[in-house]
Amino acid sequence: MISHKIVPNVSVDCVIFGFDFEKLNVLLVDRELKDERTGKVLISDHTLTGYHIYDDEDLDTAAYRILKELTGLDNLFLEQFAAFGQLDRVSSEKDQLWLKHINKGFADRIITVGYLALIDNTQVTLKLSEKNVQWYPVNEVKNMEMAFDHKYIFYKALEALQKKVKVEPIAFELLPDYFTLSQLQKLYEALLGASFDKRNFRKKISQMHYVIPLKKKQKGVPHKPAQYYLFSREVYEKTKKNRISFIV
Amino acid sequence: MISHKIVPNVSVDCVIFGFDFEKLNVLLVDRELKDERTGKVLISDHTLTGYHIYDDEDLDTAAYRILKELTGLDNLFLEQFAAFGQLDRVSSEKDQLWLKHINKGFADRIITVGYLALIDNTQVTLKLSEKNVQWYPVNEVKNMEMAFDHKYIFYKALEALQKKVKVEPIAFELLPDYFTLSQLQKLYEALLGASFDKRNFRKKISQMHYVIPLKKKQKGVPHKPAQYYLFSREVYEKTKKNRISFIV
DNA sequence: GCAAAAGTGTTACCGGTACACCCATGC
DNA sequence: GCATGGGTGTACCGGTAACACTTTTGC
Repeated sequence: MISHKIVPNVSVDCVIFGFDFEKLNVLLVDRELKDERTGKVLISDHTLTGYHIYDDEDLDTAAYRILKELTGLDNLFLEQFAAFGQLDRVSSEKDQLWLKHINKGFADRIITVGYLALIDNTQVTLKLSEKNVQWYPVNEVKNMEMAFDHKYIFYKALEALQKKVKVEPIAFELLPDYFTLSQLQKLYEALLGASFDKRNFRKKISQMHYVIPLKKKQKGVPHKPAQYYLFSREVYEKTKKNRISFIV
Repeated sequence: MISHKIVPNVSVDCVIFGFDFEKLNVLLVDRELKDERTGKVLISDHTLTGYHIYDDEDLDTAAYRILKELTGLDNLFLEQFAAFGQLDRVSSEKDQLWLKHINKGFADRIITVGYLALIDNTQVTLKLSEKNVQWYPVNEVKNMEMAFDHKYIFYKALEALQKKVKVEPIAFELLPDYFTLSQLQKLYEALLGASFDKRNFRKKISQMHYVIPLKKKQKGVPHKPAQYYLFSREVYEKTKKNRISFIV
């Protein structure tokens, strides 16, 4: 393996969202530091999944690399949403302690580029078992202790996601290839913190010709089995209309 | 004056848009390099207005600084829109020549954070006369020679602006404090590359209660004088409704 | 047969679009 | 008085919102 040189002042951090058919989740790293002699826990909190970029890779490439290392998946939805460079983003006491501990000689002025990733939660959960990484419900993040400015970055990512989901068909990235309309509705409700009328929701979806009903139906459920649907990006790209008007 | 240390791998670039009541413009630096002996022009093109960040300033602060140095104005609309870190963004032959010439010892791997700035064009034009900086119509950029990846960054900024203007009341940042509805309409048409029906446009605006008619009217124009209007951010913030629905 | 979620239609209202003429001013 | 842009109303259409019952399955 080639050893890479890192770019000292730049990192990427990925905010990875997942959906388990019930609620929206985020993938976080459990960070723990114990005193070597006493065993006393000095730090116990959470970080986003990020790392420095190498001097021979693009920002996007770095983000994909981190994601691949973590989940084993590629071809995920991944998109930059902001850069963060506050002077004090790494300067809290515990974060300084941590940086000293890992001792990789990172600069103390680090600009990080935030990436938003969307994953079908159910696919990934298994592969995480060995790493100190797990899904946490988005709603619980507010009560969690987090490293650096990662809580701030997380909320900016959530904001960006909520904004984007209203005007682009990216919600589908959080669902498996086949899904039911109820699952889709639950997802939109979880994303937007709203609730929709079932009939109106379905009417709306039926106008999106890129959400295509399959022959397949649910099996083994103790109620009327639901129809499965498929999202076709191809049909979406072909049929999307350019809105020229504005709403403010 | 204190001498600052720069962060070697990070810069900001501002894409500054202005509107002259006719068309959308962008503020660009004229870059020229002549051979010292022969006087032959080696480089003659344009750059965005950007610079490295100092190690004691935030990204936003750096962008404000650059803007202030250039236009003499602060309190401008300024917002990050993306970060750029392609490996080859600085590696073209003429850009290498240029970097060697200015010889500031910059790293050759530079990640830049793009900022979008909106200015009332008419206010600024005067102050630029001494600098090698001027307004260029947005429509002409496609035919212009530009440094580094600045053309790419410019188009990304334009895209971001067009997207944003559809859902947030930022167009007003490009107009003076008082403006007529025709000016506003022309602005939206220039921004979105569309044209609107006058009556429908005015109906739409009249529903935006944060666009407030003044007592003042135009004077000295050879036609019926137009009413002046004012944008009130305060009223906007108070009355804006949170759209919970989605359109894709 | 009962619990649980799937699926389906109608009406009322509002915002968007299309369209043509008179008005106030400077010269 | 004429050229120039300012300003106004109405009719149709399509999308959004509110609302309740029947269907299919597993147990």
